[in-house]
Amino acid sequence: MGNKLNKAFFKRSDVVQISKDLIGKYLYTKINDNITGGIIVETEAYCGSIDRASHAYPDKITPRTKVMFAEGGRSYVYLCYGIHFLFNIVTNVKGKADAILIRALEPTKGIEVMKKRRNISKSGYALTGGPGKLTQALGIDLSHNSVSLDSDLIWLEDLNKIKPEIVSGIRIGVDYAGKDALLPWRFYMKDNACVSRK
DNA sequence: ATAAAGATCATT
DNA sequence: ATGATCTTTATG
Repeated sequence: MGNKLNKAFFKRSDVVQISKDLIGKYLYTKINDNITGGIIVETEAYCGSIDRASHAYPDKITPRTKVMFAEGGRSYVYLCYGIHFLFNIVTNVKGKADAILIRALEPTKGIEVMKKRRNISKSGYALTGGPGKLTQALGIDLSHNSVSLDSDLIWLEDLNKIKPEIVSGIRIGVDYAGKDALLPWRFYMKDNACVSRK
């Protein structure tokens, strides 16, 4: 058992800093009594007030974005391209619509269960090396939107095992965001094989 | 009421 | 490169 990340970790105001801090932390789900998870190796920061790439820009409250305005420490899950569920972590205090997209994991726990969910025989990059892949592997769908990350359903841990070297770059798939598409708000663990879009 | 776009992935 | 596939949002 490691240190579960608490609300204070997610309530901090700097979503970019939290995105970096998440690299090397562990993300778990317990669904149908199966614990599955892995090491976070890639994240992207989204800031609802100033960032055109955010669904909540410019502080726009809709049925979908409502959860991003909640207090940090909840999930934001949505359907992307009609096919994939993407998992985000809401950060900052109530009223500030910041969120972090979890883009890739290095699988460590419940690997056989995750392979079955994805209907593949390989682990590593093929299993959780992308934002749509990892939600399928972890069993996350729309029913897991707005879940508290204090819960026993989805949570994060700091096992203090990893001192990652972190690389930053431009976010993926946000060309529509104009100049904000150039913000270096994607972070990943250097040389990790599970990072998406190698 | 309708249309357009989309924080992706697997296959060709 | 392309197709799959469907919710969300604004009416482009």
